[in-house]
Amino acid sequence: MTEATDTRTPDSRPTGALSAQYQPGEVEQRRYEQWVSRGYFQADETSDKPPFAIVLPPPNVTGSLHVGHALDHTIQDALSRLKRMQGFEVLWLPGMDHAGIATQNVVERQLAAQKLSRHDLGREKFVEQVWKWKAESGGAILGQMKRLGDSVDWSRERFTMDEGLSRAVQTIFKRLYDDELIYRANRIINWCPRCLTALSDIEVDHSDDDGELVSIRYGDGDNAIVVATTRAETMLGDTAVAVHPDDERYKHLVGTEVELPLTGRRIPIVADEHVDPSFGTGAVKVTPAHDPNDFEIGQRHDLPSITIMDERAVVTVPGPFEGLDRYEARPAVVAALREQGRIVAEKRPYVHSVGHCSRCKTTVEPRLSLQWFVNTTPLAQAAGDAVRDGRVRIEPPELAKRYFAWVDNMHDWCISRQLWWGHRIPVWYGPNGEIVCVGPDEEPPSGEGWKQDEDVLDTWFSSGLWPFSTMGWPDRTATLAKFYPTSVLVTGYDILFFWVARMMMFGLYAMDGVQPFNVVNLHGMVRDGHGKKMSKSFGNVVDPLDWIERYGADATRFTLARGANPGSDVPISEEWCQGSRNFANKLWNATRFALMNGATVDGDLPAPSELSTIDKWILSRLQHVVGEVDEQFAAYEYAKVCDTLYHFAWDDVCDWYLELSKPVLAGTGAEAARTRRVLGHVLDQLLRLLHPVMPFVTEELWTVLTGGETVVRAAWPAVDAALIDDAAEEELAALQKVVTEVRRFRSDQGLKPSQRVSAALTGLGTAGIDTHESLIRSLARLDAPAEGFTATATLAITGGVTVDLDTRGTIDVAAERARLEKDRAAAEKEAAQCRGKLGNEAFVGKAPEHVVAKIKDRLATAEADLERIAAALEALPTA
RNA sequence: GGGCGCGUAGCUCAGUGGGAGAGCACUCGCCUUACAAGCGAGGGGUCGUAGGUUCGAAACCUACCGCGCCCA
Repeated sequence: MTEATDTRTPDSRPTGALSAQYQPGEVEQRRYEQWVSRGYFQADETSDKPPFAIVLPPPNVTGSLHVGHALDHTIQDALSRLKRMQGFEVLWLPGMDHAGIATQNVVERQLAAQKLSRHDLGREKFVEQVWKWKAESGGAILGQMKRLGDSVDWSRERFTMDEGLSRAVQTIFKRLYDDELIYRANRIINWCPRCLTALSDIEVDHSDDDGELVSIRYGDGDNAIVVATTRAETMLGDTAVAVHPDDERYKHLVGTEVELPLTGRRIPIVADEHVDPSFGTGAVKVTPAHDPNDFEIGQRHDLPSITIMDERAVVTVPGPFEGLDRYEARPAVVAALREQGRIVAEKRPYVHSVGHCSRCKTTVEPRLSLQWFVNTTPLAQAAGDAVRDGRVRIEPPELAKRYFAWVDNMHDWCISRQLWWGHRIPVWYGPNGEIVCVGPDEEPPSGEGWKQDEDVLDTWFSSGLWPFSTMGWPDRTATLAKFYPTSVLVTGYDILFFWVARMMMFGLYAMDGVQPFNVVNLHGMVRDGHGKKMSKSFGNVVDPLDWIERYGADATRFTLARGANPGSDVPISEEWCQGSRNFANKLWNATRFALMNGATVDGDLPAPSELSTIDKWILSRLQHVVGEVDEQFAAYEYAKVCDTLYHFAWDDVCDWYLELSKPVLAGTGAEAARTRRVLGHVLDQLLRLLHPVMPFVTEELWTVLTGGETVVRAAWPAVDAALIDDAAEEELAALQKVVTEVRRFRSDQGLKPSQRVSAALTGLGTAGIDTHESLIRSLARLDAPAEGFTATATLAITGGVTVDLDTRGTIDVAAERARLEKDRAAAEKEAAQCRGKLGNEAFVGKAPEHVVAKIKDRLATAEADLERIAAALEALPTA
């Protein structure tokens, strides 16, 4: 407060000092620095306020802010700011992920430019190099988050490799190990022959690729059996042929042996339930060391596993194929088989699903190797139960199905990676085969022959601890006590399995069964204006920083939030962002107008009894809007929040309230003073309501309007039921109807806005708007009838108002007739529809009372309209 | 192959049993002293197709067609 630069008193507020257009560039950086330096975003664990906590999904240290982050952060920031205003002690905790493979790849590429590999440096030097890279070029995204306006608590920034989090990693590893939930085993895993590391199932992306399907005959004569494969080269490692046990074609062969071509080995023919008899010939080759399904078959039938390739997918079997990589070996093997007449059929291209490394796109090679695994069975059970029993709510609920499908069928999780950048597995191997898992406060065994495991842990192992490791776990910190479990986790549905499920498993396990978050709010992927995926090759990628630069952070945020319907993808386009920018400018000018006209927030709001209908109406509308926005935020309906506020601000406030208030504001009396107060109040509240989504422009305007220090800490508007006024709303609706109808007539008649028209208004009393005649005249640009007034046209408006206009003989009869005919057609259709229903005994008998009454009402209105329109048509001069 | 979701205006999407909506785009008229990043008015949809349930279906059920996503 002391460093506030705004020393203006309410009385000396600049009234016309705002420029005619909002310039985000002049506001954003200044405001952000102010917010941070004043400590608005710092969470206090000793506070008495109820807690609200969000942990930021940690972006990769290698990353920069893309539009997906912008959406994710906009939502989190909106929730954080909302809750701050609602009186919660808010913690939004930022940080970064060390991103094992991704980061190691970056530094390895740099080394490669100097013709060096990580092995030239050695492990220690290489890791040092990565840290150096991190210090110099990592974390660009953190600065970019400030541009977006993220209200994170920077004093609590964490990194998955920092000391505290590494301690958390070691702690949980040890616990899981001691509970026998972590084990080491020789299993077939996904292997990237380029990254030279194991991958978990979800680090593999599948795509339909062109391949070839080759049918090979094993054995000869009666004993022959034909197998089909897309991976002919792996036949060198076959240890069986499998058929379905019920397959009549092969019954006689089960239990016999066949010679494996090119090798001379004899392999058995086994029967296995998992063979699909309808695929190919119904017989499949079994290569346990190079195919996960074959590995399973191998286990069931006790088959040997023969590894035929090394870690780079180069054939190691002695013989003619030795030294060929898998893509060279494939045609070579096929050629050799063809030479022997064993190729029965070939199909190419043959489209089939192929797994790729999610980091480098290299085709994954299933590989049998010794790795560390987490036994996920009990953890996944708990993770599923927490959602099933309602402790954790997934929003939108439809996506819970996907979650269950995953956690209820989870495979054990391969957590070891043959990388250097990451948390090293805290296991030491002794000279006599001892295996010791070392906890965080224990000394690793020393002495001759002891060696630590070379591998590091999967990146997701440490990010799975994020909700509590960042708060000081395993220590029982005040932060954890205050802010765990976190309130909401906001993230894209694409990492539901990668990350959310793992946090659930680890959180429940480490925190004595307490869930890591109460709500998982999943949003979609950002797409272009035609719903297409953004991709560099397609050239439709939006850079949020570019939009922030050109249209402002608020416009960028509003565009994203406005597209964020629960769980579905978010299309955005530059045109829409321009629209959002225009909206920010609209708010700017509305406030500018208000200030020029003496809007104030000083003193109490006048009692409703003292207010004009117009003022009562806008206050009533405001109450509805506050209620709706509350409900929509509570339901994570960000698109609806934006839509509600957009229409209230633009339609109700700007197009109607400000216009209707102009005549009043021109005056100086008590009525004008009251309207100035209401206007100030409405804008004050509106700016508060918009602040979560549009923090910068609202801060700038609100502080000028109210003289307050900041809207960041302003109280969230509450519904005041006493201000809801149905009568005022009905009255305004009737007024708007009359004004709109006259405008429509003028437009149809080609009357320019500058052209005054005299008119006589009758029936205003019937419609209950007789007090608004002068307002109607000013908005519809109608003069009072003067001497010699002659009506040349008559507008009969629903509700009983009649407007007789003197267009000085310039009436376009044809246009007017067309207009009336159109109205008549609409009214007739309406009347016919209503009569139809009311004439239907089944409808009258079975439909609820209020529905029938409503239809009767509609019919009465339509019939009255028809009568008036007929009269007006009658009165038209014949052409 | 298994599962999930979607088809509503030119585009992107709301609308889940009782008068077809929004934003943008489009047409016409306006520099009306907060805003041309604006104001006023307007055109435009047999709600994918075919059945069914119901007094009543864009909405509920079934089938089909088309599209997308996840998993294998």
